[in-house]
Amino acid sequence: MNEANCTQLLEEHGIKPTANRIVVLKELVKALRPVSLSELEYKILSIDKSNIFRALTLFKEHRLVHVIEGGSEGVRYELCHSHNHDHDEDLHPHFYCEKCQRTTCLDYAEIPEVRLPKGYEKKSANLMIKGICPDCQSKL
Amino acid sequence: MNEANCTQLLEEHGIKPTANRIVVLKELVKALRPVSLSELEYKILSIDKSNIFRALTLFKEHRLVHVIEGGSEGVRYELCHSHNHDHDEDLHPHFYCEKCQRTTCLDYAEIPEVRLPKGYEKKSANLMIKGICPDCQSKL
DNA sequence: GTTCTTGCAAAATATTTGCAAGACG
DNA sequence: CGTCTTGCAAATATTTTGCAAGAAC
Repeated sequence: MNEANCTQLLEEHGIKPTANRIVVLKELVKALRPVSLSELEYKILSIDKSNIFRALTLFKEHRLVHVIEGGSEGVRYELCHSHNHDHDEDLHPHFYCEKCQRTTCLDYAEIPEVRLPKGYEKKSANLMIKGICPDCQSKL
Repeated sequence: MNEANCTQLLEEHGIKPTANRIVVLKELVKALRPVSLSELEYKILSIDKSNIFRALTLFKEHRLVHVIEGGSEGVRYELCHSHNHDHDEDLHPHFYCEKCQRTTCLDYAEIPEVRLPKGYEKKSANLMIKGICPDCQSKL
């Protein structure tokens, strides 16, 4: 995704496209899997972590990214693919490899519905499957 | 669960039942939902947090507790109900209320299977559903 | 005595905020 | 000018380790 696309994407989500935000967004696009704040810090040396954090917080508020939890290293951020601003429609399971610690999107699948007792209102869901990925499996 | 039961439970899992560990285990039993380290710190004033942490780490290694992620406040610990020491059989979804921040066990349900691509080996899974719980719903 | 356990302190890690300077309009 | 954004520093929060003293065996 080029700069113009990033700018457009930010604007579509009601975010003013500043230089920093475009850089952060580009990294999110480039990473094809959820990335943590510290990974972004490491990748983006030109921007202070507080501003990466602030960009991510803003993106989250504007539903441009969603937060993936579990695995390790705290929360990870991943681009939303749907444009529904009310709740994420593109929630998919993730796989966390306990050996190489990579988080992979299982985006061919959906998070199955769980019947909730009366009165519970679901807003989002996080499904993290843990185990060993094929790469690490073959190295055993 | 009384002290004798706790002692027995620890021994069944190959953990030497020290006074501190029994106290920590009792709190885990008493809490009917996953608790975080800081909640335990707050409840157990008599034991230093480093030792609560060490007890939990030990419990985890011996498959007496499992770790629930997502929601907030980092990881939470919950008693394993199964006695299978190889992997948790009793993984169930949890519900995190975004308003009151409580984590509830949806233990009537199972985490549905997701078909994994060839080569992936599942060890465990974490399903956290987020939204508003009935209590908070009624207060809106 | 040797090993395990504990409490305290502090290191390591992660997340979040305050604030003044600068950019933008 | 007034508002938004940024970088730096630092406050918070969280998790984890080092170590010496004491308990357990």
